[in-house]
Amino acid sequence: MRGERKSPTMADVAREAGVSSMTVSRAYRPGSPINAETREAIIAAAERLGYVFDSTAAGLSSRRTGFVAVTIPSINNANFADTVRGLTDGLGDSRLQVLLGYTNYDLEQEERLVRQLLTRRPEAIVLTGGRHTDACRRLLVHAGIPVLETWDAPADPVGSVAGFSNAEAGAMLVRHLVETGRRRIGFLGGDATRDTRGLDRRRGYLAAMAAQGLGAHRLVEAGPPPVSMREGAEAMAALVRRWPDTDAVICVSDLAAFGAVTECQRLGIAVPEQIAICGFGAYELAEVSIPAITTVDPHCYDLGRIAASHILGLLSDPSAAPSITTLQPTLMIRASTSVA
Amino acid sequence: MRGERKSPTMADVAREAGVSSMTVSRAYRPGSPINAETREAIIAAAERLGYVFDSTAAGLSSRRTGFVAVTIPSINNANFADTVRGLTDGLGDSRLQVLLGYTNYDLEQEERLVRQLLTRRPEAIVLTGGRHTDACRRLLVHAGIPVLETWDAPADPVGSVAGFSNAEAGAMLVRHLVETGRRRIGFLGGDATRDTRGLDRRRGYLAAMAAQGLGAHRLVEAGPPPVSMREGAEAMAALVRRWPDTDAVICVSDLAAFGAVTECQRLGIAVPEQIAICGFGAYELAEVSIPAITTVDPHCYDLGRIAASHILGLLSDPSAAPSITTLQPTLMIRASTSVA
DNA sequence: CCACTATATGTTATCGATAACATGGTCAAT
DNA sequence: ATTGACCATGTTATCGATAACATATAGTGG
Repeated sequence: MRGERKSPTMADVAREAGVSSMTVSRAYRPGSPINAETREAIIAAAERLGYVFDSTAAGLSSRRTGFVAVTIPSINNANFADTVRGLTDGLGDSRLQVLLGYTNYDLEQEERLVRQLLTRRPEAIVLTGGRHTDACRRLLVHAGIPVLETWDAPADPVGSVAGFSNAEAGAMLVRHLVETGRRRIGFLGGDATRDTRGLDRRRGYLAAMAAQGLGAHRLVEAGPPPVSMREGAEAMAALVRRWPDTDAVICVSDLAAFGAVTECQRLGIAVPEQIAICGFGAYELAEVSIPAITTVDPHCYDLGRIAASHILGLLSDPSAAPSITTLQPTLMIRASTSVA
Repeated sequence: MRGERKSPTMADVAREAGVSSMTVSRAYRPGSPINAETREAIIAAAERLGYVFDSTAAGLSSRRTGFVAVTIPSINNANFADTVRGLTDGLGDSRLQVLLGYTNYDLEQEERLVRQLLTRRPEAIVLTGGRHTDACRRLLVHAGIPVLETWDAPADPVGSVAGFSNAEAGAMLVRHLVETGRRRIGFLGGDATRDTRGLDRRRGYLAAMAAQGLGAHRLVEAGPPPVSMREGAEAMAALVRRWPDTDAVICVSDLAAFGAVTECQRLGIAVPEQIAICGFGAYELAEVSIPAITTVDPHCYDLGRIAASHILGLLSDPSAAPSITTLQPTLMIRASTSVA
């Protein structure tokens, strides 16, 4: 094999093809003025040498790294994964590539992550959630690149937004349950310190309960986010132990809700006849579960698509104002809350 | 705000702190010989200017980008997510950062992804699976960096391995089902074109059935991978329609298995009394489901940790030979196959 | 036939950091 | 006082590409 010692550069390819390295550079970027035959000869020379383009050098030189930095709370979550898919698909074959990191639902860790990601000189940055540490916010504002917040509808966004109101999602569920005759409604979520989106849904629950003149004291905290299925089950057991007359429960996610449903099955509690249960996120699980679980669909994939489209717009026209898109989450009524 | 026009560089920080830019560089890399007070003064100057380190330039200059490229079939899969978590945790606070991409279970797309990732000059690359296109294999061999394959036990690995035998996982389940008296065992998986690991499990099933002298013709294909819960349910319905005397089903994943379980519930088929069902992956769902689903735990998180440790070893001693680690998957017997 | 435009290619400086080597100062041992 | 070791810092060249500008050749309209 040739070039085993040190990988060949554009200059090597240029020599091999008998052109200047600038011409090789042109051969590699679409839309450059270059003769078709010359390009083919260059690509052939590159293949012969086993040349691999170096984005690191290109990024330094052109000041366009092709990275879009993205932070999500957890990589192990179908909802955020869907948003990332939407974003990746939306970036399509623009030359942009997602650079992903996760924060473990922790704002301090988000700040550290943002700091690290910014050293890679991304051309835009996408954050899950609209709450950040002060220092993080400052970093974002000064980064000089498009900033997009998703999965939230912040009152004071840093830049663009592709989000929805978590509080409204919580409130929707309360209204639905009240309409179907429930009054003693509990909320099952993570502890009060971390998952700001889950907390927003809880705030929506509290406000909607108050608006209906109902007591909203049935709060169970299932530990640090994300709340697992098992933790959902345990928290459900704790809830009915403490407030046996509960007639409905809103869970912070469909996973917790599924755990709650299985716990009810174990305890001999009929769902939805004795207790209605609903979740959040429109996970496939909620649809397949028996009974199927009422949930709210935040349109995760679309959030990603919209985020991508905002970013592409801002990059093509840097003078454009930030774009704010707020989607309306969709209530999906299923067997776990509605007696057929 | 200062430095709004153009972000400050090390040279700017150096000027502000009254030192040379080389000294600033030293202030930013742990283990460099530098006076503690000088370092503090430099950091302070950097903060004043809002300086952000540029890894792009550092990577070009030092030829160490700090990236570990990782390919997984799908970002929306708890198993692969766990492996990535293990890897990230394992890299810990080494200066290495994961650069993730997904292949959508497609070897052609894997090749394209690898090509793209290599342009970022990663210091190592991790691949899910041991099967690749010829061109992809060539790229990997010539990349001149540690290559690690995971989630498989390839006969002819490119470099290092942190894997397990998918065929053995399939065979384990067959043996377990035979031990509990089942003979008419089906396999429910994706179509035969894409998910090579799922296909390996199917091969294991076929071989084990043959070894037991049993017919292994009850194969249902549920479409392209990944097989969803819903597709698992549909495939289960098709299976019992076609072969009503089936007494056990091995599903390509726990998600498909859960779908199959719910379908049985709908059809009034008792699990495990009439049909035993098992999955793969040790998803939380399999544990919480009622009945709990028998599965095989491939130790996803550990695979990631081991991969990280192999990589760190190879990077610290480039002359070291590749490391091969093969874990034994663990059978987890649950209610879906065992009559208590 | 001339100026004029478009296309294809080359030349030079530069992006922001680090490697490798050079240097000056301090301190202990002889 | 001299030598040598060591620590802290500076100087210069370089990593591999691209921006910006320069140049050459071919075709076009008046």
